[in-house]
Amino acid sequence: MQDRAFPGKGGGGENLLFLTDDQLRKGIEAMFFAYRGFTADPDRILENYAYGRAHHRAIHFINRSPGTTVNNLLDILGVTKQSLNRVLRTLINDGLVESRVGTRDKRERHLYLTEKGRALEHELSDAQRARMRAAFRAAGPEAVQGFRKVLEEIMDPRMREFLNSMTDGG
Amino acid sequence: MQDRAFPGKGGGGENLLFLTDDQLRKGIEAMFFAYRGFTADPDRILENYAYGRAHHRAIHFINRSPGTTVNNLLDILGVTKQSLNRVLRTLINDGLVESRVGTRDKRERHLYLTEKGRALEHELSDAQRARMRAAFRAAGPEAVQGFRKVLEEIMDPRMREFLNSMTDGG
DNA sequence: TTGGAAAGTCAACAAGACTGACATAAAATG
DNA sequence: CATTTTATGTCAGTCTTGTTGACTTTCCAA
Repeated sequence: MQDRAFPGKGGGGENLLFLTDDQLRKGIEAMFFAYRGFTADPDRILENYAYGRAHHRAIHFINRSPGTTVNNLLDILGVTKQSLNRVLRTLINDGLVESRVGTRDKRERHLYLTEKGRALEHELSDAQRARMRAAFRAAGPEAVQGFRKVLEEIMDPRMREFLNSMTDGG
Repeated sequence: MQDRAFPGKGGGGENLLFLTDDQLRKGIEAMFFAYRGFTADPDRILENYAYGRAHHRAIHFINRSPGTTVNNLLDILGVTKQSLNRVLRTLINDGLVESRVGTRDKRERHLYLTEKGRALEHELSDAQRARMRAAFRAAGPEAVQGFRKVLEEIMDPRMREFLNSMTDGG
């Protein structure tokens, strides 16, 4: 596991400088630092409401797919149903989320944001989008394309599919 | 907060399609899903040792900067000293990290990985690098450049400085 | 109709973050 | 030399968010 740079020589003849262990390490650390920045603004807002990141995630994906079921949400969030349930319970009790029993299948609960829920969602996503927009603008469209491309390679293929499947509420 | 696309018209005359709310939302979700993929492999390994992500992070940055002090580490990790201390204590007790009293300033503790610590670091970073390498290779060098560029814009400027300052141990 | 699977809920526990208070030692400062 | 500041460590307690286990309700298929 030493240096993996073969600048302009050997086998394929390609310059693989971007695959050296040092480059990989920088990519890894960049992910760590960037994720912290990415969550910083919403985290700050959430403190005012005694909610956490878990609440933010639930709100985000309910807003994205109104009427989604608990099971759908579990799949996307990748947590246990008990964990999600605790979060949903508080959001429902606080009147940010509405849970409607399914008509076809009465075991299912369909989830919707209330007006109050939408308000918080907006506050959170505004802050997160502002940072993202600034970063995208500073980096430029080509960088953004590369950013997306690499992230899609890193994530689980199931999530990649999900990400690209929905244009709106599905 | 509606659509922000102005394809080929108006003011600057640039195509800002990559700054639409939909594009931003996809970027946000990509970050979320990718970060989960990013931590999945190390998390799996750590289960075998009864350690968590916090231990991984400490090990990573001690390995990166051998001899770093507790205060340095606190700065990079962005947690409280109580939180870090809990982690370091177990790593030192388990013989993965060595803590040496500073020679110049005896208040400082300089941290080093032991042989055992290096072994675990290697196992963890091998797994994480493998995924990163595959993603980088699949996406290509230009995408990687864009990926890095956007991440650096998202993170706190202090971290960006740190990321680019160290070539080795400083 | 009965038994199993699926969806959701409640309870209890653990990891890892936090705050606050306090202790020790060493360095820096007047 | 006395005082203050810095670096580190520790104890206690809380909070969020993850976990497992046990349970109810509902659906479906044999």
